Amino acid sequence: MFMGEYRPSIDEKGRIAIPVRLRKAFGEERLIDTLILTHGFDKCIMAFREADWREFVEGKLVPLSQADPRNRMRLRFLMGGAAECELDKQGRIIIPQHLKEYAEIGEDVTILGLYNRIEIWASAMYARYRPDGESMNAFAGELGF
Amino acid sequence: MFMGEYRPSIDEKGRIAIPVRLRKAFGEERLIDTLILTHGFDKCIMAFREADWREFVEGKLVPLSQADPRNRMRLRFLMGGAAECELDKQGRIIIPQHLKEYAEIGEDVTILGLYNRIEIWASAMYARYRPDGESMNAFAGELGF
DNA sequence: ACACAAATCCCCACTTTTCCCCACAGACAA
DNA sequence: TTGTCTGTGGGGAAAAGTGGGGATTTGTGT
Repeated sequence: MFMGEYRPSIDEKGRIAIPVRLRKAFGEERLIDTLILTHGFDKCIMAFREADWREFVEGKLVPLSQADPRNRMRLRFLMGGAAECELDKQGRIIIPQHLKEYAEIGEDVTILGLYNRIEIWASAMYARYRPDGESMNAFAGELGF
Repeated sequence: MFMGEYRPSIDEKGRIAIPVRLRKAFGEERLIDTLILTHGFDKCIMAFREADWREFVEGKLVPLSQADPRNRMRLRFLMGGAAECELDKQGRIIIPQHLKEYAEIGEDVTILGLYNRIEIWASAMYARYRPDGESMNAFAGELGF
């Protein structure tokens, strides 16, 4: 499963190296070499493995009736915003321009591993969203700690 | 499957290059060389592969009772507005005049890949329709994120 | 039927983008 | 140190996108 927080750099060509820890997250033997990137639900970019993405699309997105305008917008948001990114031989991806703009990606990025998905944030943006310990107190109760 | 957002240009002859990523969306080996264009449900143009279009027409459109005036209008909108467009040797199409007017296509276009269909928007028009992350939050809940 | 204009499409050339490949730097362990 | 593993930077080839000349086809009017 995907876990952890990473701060890789973006080089002049706009490439971001995906940490090996994440590429190995589903088995040492075969490194992940393709990710599907799309709009995230806050100002970030979500990324999935191919198989998970396909399952998500066909399970959740395709069944949505396109007669409902809201569903059309949802499909545009998630499918229209998506991009299949192959990692190069050094394990880097190039983020499409429209997603960089959406997440306001600049120099510094923060990558989060979140079980079955990855999130890519502009570090400055994540600093604003990042949960602090105080606000987690209530949640701790819900969890039964 | 079709996915992603692209912003090709329209040249002086009115030609639009269909991105190779979309042409390869159903298999590297066989590039798509024909698209069926018709009116979209918002102010855009929809495009299908030949096979999907045929399936849509025979599955959804033909069964509509022509006794109902609304169904006659729907058939005119979708079938009457349709055009079979062959891509030229460089992978470009020319959009029929009536569809360009309908979608208010000008200089800049945005193309979306949406699983089994493509949408072609005037970029300015799509900028107004484009969903933002905030309005998707409710949807995130429905999806179980 | 013929001339002319307009539209269509093939082909070539140029620019931009993408990606493969090599090299190197830093971290860590043997 | 010497090795490997990971992340970083950049040259250069190939692919994709863009623009326009010019031949062929289509349609229109005389």
